[in-house]
Amino acid sequence: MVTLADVARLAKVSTMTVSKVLRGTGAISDETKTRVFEAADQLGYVPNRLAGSLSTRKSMLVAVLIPSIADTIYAEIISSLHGLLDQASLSIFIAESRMDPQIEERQVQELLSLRPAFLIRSGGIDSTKRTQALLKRFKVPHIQIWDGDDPQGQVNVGPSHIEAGKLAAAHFLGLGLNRVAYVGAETQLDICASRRMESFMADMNAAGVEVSVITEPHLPRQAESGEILTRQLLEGGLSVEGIFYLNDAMAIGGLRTLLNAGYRVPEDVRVMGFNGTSREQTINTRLTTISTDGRRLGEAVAKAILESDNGELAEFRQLCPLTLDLGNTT
Amino acid sequence: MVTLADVARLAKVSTMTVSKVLRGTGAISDETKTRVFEAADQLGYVPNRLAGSLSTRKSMLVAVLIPSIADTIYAEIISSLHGLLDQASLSIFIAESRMDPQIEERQVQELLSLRPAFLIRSGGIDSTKRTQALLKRFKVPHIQIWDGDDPQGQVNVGPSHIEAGKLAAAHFLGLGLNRVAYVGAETQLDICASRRMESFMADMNAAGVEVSVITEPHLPRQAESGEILTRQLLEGGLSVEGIFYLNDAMAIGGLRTLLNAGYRVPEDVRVMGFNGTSREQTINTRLTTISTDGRRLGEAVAKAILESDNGELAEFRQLCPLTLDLGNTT
DNA sequence: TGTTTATGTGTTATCGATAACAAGATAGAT
DNA sequence: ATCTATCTTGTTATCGATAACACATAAACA
Repeated sequence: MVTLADVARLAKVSTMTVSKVLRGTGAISDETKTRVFEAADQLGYVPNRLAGSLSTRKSMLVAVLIPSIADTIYAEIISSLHGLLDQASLSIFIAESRMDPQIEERQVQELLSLRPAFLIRSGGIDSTKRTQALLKRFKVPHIQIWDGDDPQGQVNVGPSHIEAGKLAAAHFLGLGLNRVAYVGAETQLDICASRRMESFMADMNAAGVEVSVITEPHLPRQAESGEILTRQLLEGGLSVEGIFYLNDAMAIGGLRTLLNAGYRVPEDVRVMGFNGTSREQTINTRLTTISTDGRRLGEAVAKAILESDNGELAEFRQLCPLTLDLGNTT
Repeated sequence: MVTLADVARLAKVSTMTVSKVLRGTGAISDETKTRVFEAADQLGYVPNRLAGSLSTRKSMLVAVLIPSIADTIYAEIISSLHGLLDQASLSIFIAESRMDPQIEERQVQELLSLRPAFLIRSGGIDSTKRTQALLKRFKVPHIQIWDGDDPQGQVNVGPSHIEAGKLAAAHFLGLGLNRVAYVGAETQLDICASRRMESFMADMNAAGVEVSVITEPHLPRQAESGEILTRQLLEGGLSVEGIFYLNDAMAIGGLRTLLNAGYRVPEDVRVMGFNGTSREQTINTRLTTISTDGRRLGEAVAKAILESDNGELAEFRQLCPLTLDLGNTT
């Protein structure tokens, strides 16, 4: 492995000089500079940032902790983040919490052991006491995303899920629906989804509309679960005029079940999702959904990081706008 | 920041003893062990793995370099990888090459500067000479994914895109089509897609069927591009009986355009995609596509890593099976 | 000529951990 | 009682870089 010392030896200078040349700090004569550059190039030297970070006590690492990378909305956020942070040579490393506080605790430890310069964490899960204590003690600049309703960390960027539930309710009420359902999964873990459900129910109830809740704590938030739960709903003999699903994937599954069972959408039942992740993938049936722009969210986070003063984040909260994407299912 | 020394001080032992206790190496009396554990716990000590890695000269980092995290197929691979590597306390950090050799070169440098234990890299792009030289010089255990046709690195896991093209051709030929088109984007960068196209064309041509190629080097591989290029195809007055798209997203866009223009699918035109990323998201129109299982691919890679002998990968190649997912668009 | 001021370059200590070895304490063997 | 073996703990050097400072050398000024 090529080290600074190897380059120094070849260029016949000290390691310190090489270090200065390669980072562009200090005053170095042009002649030495070229000698050093040539030596580094010839040896294919790539600095060891682990050592560098240890020495300077600043890391170039940005830790990202989210429920799942396979969830399109988070993948979008990370992708946009990476594009922007890359300019500053910040590296991103990721971990999945799967919405589980215990797993989250372990992941936070793993992430902190790399001494990241920033920790980006998806909110909306009920972190353990130890997790909270760790985060407080380490006082890593902490950015919470996704949960705009319960700001934590110096920076918070995300949509209000309470607002999302209200939007859904307003939409259904505007259509004059009288009997509706909410279909979800992994209920006790996902606080954001709970908030959507609760504010949806509250507003519906306030207007005199009852909401049937169909949830199953252990099903994943996928299309298949949407199918299963919707089948349950139909078998239960409940006839509803509208269904608000936890997310787009489940809504798609629900749609499949409804259409297969001979229901017409939206004539017989209206269907609404959340997140807008199906937008790109649908053809004639365009799901009505409520969404927020993941790439824009990523940009806001990147901005906060890039504008941080020597690693110190300025306090910043931003509620990401939600839009009701009208499809043809409501 | 709490260090080993802090823990040692509180437990009234040397740093070495603390290090041994926390890693479970060496012979330590039970009494000291509990004292150390208590001290560590009380201080909320989290080891600094940067320092640890520097000292042991082994890192716990796995670098992943892919075209885009927002591309569902890669997100799936990473998610499955993370789940398995986590057991071994291996951290994953990611970088996007956007299919650009120059960007890839820069990303490889960034990644190598973190001295990863393994480098997982998506093949199918034409790496620069410097990139290749770097990878060779560093001799990081190198795993190539996604491109099964041109194995590089000690481990190679991915589908054969030549085979995919052949599958597509066989399917269209089996349907008796006589005039078909291939629609793609970013052509000169994506070698895997090129291979699919070329083997598709070769087999079609061999059977006497001509293939119209509609591509645009600078369009992204999205639904919208599928719309644009399909519109171009229609405006060109070309009447084809089948279209093979670069991926599912573009095929979906193409489907939208075709249906809007009054074409019936599959009666007038057959449509086929690649990757299967739309499967979860479609409702009545189920796209015929060719796919490989991303999670399984991730598992194979994780297995190779976990079974590596002290960081040394055993040579291993695996062609991931491709399946033709018959929908109702062909 | 002697002193100051730039301008380059090198020394030393340090970051937080671990490897390798050294050493003190205790117990058992002779 | 002496010696060796075992068990436990501590010392020192090191990983690859950088911060802070020290030291040459040459130019600039009185």
